[in-house]
Amino acid sequence: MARKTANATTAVTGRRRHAAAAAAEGKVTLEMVAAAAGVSPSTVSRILNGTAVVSDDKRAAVDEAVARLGFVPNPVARGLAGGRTLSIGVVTQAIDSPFYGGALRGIEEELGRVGYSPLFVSGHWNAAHEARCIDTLRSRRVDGLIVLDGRLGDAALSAVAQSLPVVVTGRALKAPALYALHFDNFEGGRLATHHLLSLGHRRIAFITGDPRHADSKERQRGYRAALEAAGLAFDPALVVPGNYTEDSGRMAVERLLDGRQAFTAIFAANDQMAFGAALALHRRRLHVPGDVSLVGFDDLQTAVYSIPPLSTVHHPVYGLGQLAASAMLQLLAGETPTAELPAPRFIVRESTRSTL
Amino acid sequence: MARKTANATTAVTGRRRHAAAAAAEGKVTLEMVAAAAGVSPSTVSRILNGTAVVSDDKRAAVDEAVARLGFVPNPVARGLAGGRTLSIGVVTQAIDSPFYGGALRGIEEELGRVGYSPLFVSGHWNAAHEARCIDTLRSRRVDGLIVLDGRLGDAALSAVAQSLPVVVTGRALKAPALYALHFDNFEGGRLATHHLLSLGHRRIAFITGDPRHADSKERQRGYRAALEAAGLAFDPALVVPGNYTEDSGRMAVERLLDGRQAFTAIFAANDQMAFGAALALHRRRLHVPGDVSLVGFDDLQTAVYSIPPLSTVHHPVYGLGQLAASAMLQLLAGETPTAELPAPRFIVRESTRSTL
DNA sequence: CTGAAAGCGCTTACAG
DNA sequence: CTGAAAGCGCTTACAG
Repeated sequence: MARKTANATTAVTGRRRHAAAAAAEGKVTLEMVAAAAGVSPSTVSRILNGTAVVSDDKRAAVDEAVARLGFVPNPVARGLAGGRTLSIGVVTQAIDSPFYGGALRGIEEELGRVGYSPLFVSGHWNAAHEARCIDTLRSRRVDGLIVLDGRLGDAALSAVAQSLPVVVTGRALKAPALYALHFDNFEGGRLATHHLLSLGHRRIAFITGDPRHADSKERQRGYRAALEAAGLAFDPALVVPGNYTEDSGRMAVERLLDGRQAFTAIFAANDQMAFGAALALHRRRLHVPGDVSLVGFDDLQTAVYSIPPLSTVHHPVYGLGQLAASAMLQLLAGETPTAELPAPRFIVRESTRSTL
Repeated sequence: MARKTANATTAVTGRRRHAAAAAAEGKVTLEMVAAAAGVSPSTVSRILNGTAVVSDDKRAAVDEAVARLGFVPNPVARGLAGGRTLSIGVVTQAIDSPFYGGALRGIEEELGRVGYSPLFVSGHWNAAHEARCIDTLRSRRVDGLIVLDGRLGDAALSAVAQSLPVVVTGRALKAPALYALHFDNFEGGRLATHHLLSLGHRRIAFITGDPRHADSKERQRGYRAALEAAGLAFDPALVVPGNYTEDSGRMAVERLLDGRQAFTAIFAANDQMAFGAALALHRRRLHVPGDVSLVGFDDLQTAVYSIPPLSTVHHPVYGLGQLAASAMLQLLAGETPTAELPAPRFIVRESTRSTL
């Protein structure tokens, strides 16, 4: 039926449509280009893929035919025949994550530049679900896999990399055909804490992230390292658990306040928890930064417009997306990626104040 | 080469891997299932697709073989042969849009339920770029197209629908094989304004959205209608232009303040502008809602955690995504979708106060 | 109800 | 350097 419909459409409007429109609907095939250029389909394919040396005149004839007919190779057929689909599977935890959004955009743009398309799936912070997503992606014959902060174990991921190039973020992992892009969360945590210390704060509460996250532990280590470097004792009573959601940030502050802990500043392990913390403080009539200084981590787009604008550690998610995509492209080209993420920077805005 | 590698892998590890893993890598083909079940590939295909009546015993044999081998049909081959790829193109304006994120999630979940995958692309608020995205999507043989608030003209979209089922949001459009899902922005605008009026506000400023957006104009009409229903004259001096970004909201308020307009409340045509407005007010030492009441539109996830939590019109984006996806599925099944979006609701939080 | 065969649009050994 | 041919894994008229 699909075939019949297609023919009918062509019969009715075929002559009047120009090449570009026809190509968009995939009517122009490589075979037609070959016929128009007077060469075999094999030759057209080889020219298109740069797969072999071809005489100049044939190349010229083919180039001309491609342009005139507006030929666009069909990625589906390409995928079946050659095993390359020009698509890259991207597993993120939630397609609407405020944190990863920028990374997805970076991936989309970098990949699009060379004709690749991302296939986004959401793992929902669940290893089993993530494994299923990866299966789906493989069945769709993606050429590679980018895993943003996946929940799958290192071993499972390395196994996947045996048959598919993989780029991962959020973990340090070495394996063939796998490239890990790691952000220095320890340094970021240190920086945030150091900023508060430099302002004279001594009682700095820390709201932890999801303990299953490697990031979370590193940020906390940074917090502790900064404290100790300043000669302050680490006080467990100032550390309250969170799970990276706004609500957990709000509850953490309530717990802190209800526990009558003395503190003049709060370092939340991510911006979302900092927003929740800010709301809790607001509800208790505590002013940021007048009464309490507050810093976050990530530098979400919304951090600039929170009230007051949040001082935080900049996490270059957009750049991370771009780098992940270009590392993947390098892997696909048989090269060894070397790109590294830039070092963390602390962004001073309006949520902190000196104790003096 | 791809072929050789695959064989090598099979030779080395073939026997030890169980069916599920093998299927994930696409090693099990329909032909193998046919052989195992003692029927022809055609029959397997027909059973899988429910394309014809098949005797019970063959069906049982095939079902068993499919389960035992862990067969998963290859969508790529399916796409080439049958014209169905089980994938739906989704054009959004930005993959990381805080507004559309929820819709993307709704689409992903609803589609995933029946084995379809979304292919997300970003149109970047540009008709030409959007057209190119649609071409890419077609060359990838998507079975249908969901266009979230596209910038392409109605005529172009209807043309696309001649060869591909289309679901659009954000516009009222009738065409064959095209379904438009429309949110009542007029009513939403009316509701928001009415809330402010019911609190006693009489001088209500309005920050407009992007004028090229149909939504924007409807929300403004709602504002005006509510004013007039309350017997108040529409005052153009209270209407300031914005473009749906936070920054435009901030600047709008500055303009209002610098113009020395008297007002006690602000209705921003979306939440993002309301956040910008809140920041501008905060900078001018004006308190929300003490000095100025503020309402937004959309009910972004972040509205709950803004300070103070923003009263706003709930726009059911997640449900919109779900409905768009299921309408697409219905279109694909030859049915006529009838789903409608729920009516707007106003959510009272903490950013408004009575003038009494 | 079911099979053999052709075809979807490419790619890639295999032979010149 | 270039073609003819087989094949990727399915689907679907076409014949029983």
